[in-house]
Amino acid sequence: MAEERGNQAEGSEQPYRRIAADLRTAIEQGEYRPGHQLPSGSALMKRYDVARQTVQNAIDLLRVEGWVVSRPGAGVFVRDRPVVQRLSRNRLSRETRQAGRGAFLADAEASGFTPAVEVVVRFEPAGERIADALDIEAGDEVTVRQRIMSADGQPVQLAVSRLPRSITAGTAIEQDNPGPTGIYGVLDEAGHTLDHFVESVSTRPATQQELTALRLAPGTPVLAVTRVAYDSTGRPVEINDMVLVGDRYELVYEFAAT
Amino acid sequence: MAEERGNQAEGSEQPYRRIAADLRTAIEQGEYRPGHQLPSGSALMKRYDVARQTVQNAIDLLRVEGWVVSRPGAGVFVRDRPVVQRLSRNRLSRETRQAGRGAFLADAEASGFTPAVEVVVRFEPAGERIADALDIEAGDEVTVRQRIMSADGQPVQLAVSRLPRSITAGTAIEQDNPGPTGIYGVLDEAGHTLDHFVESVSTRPATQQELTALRLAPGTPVLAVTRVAYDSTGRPVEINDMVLVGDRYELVYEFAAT
DNA sequence: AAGTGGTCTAGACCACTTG
DNA sequence: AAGTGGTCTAGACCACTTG
Repeated sequence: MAEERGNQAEGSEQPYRRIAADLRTAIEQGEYRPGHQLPSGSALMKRYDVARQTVQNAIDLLRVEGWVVSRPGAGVFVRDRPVVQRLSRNRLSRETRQAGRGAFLADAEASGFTPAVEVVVRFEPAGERIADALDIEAGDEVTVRQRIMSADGQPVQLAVSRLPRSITAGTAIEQDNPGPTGIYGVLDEAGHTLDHFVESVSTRPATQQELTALRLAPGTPVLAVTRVAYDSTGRPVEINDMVLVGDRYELVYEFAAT
Repeated sequence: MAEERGNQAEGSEQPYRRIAADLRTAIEQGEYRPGHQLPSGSALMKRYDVARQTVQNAIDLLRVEGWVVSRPGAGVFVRDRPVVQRLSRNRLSRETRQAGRGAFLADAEASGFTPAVEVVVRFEPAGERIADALDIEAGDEVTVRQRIMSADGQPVQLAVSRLPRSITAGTAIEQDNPGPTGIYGVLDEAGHTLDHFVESVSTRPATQQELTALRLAPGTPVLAVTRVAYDSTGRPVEINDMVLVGDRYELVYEFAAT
């Protein structure tokens, strides 16, 4: 049937934890290098004299810890640490904007990868959170610019930007392509010169939708960044909800010790 | 033996994914509320006519997605969304510092929980990363202040602060308690008036050590924040590596659109 | 064709919590 | 004492990748 030694549930350390610890140590010490393959499930079953599920549990643990990725049919591989993008937020300056490039495209060029951006524009009534942030009434119409940014074909960032339609009406912001100065340039021309930004940064596991859109494994952490832009009258003109793949980004903020 | 219907590996959707999706939907729709218990493993086995392991796989998925927590022996519970701390970074002003409170204690008071801080001070030679950041030679001695911050008994933050020993020698920074003005106050008195900070924010799954120190489940994302403090001569005087439990913190930065 | 990771079944046992 | 989540075994089959 299905025992022979039953199990122990917690003698000293569970078998799967010990196997994971062994592999983790081997990776840390460079025995298995980034991109290289771990021993196969069958090999590990023999080496440790355990059942398939026990090996699987060990691999699952290493996966949520971010050490390995699985390619079914091929093997389990030590994760290639992707190139991290350092995003200097304070550099979101008017000069850069007027130079006429979206921040993402500019960063892409600097980092040497091929960028792509998909845009969808739509209109919707503001929900409570959006209305609060933009200082409008819930139900007021907002322009929604939804973007997926890719680097070398791999989606790395989602951004949903919302602006009061009372501001965007009749401007290129309501088109897929807002023109060479980007939406901040258009806002500037429309008399809404930007004054400052407030960004909130948090982290959480990616949702189902984000996993699909960004082609990630369950449990991958994302950075959730919400940026509100204020014009020189102190009026909030945009709220941008961004989701960044955790291991691809580092955000850098510089601020005075007043 | 062990088949009877074999399985299908991918007919349309794996059983465990379907079970997880059902439970996720039920949680989203408020059928199971935060803090409340999900149906037991046995109940789910009967309801879906599946093996124990299949139910376990579904629960494991919901756990890495952050929907539930398990308490072995008791049950699986919808996660209580903890109170999120909004940390306004730019408020790390000299006035606050001179008012004589660590940022953590001040935040704790504002949020109404009971704070506790454990400190260990030690000395070590600077590694390459630290030497680079502090503009000293690798091997030069640094003062290390290692802290664990707790809120209502639950550890929520780790911080390892390193300063050149050439700066801290003979000051209270080398003691567990640096006095009422905190280490920034002591630096000020020692002629190193702070000018600005640079913070890098990234996210990743917690490491083994962090899981233990912060009492977290595997795969929980953390915010890794590295802050470098510069004095008025432009000299870096401190590098502080902080690890914040992901779902407890939100970092807020405000900056000018220059 | 051979090998791989992933999923599944049926059954077992453990430490733990709950009433 | 009864119930719970977690882990384990032994064996099966699947879709997929690799040479």
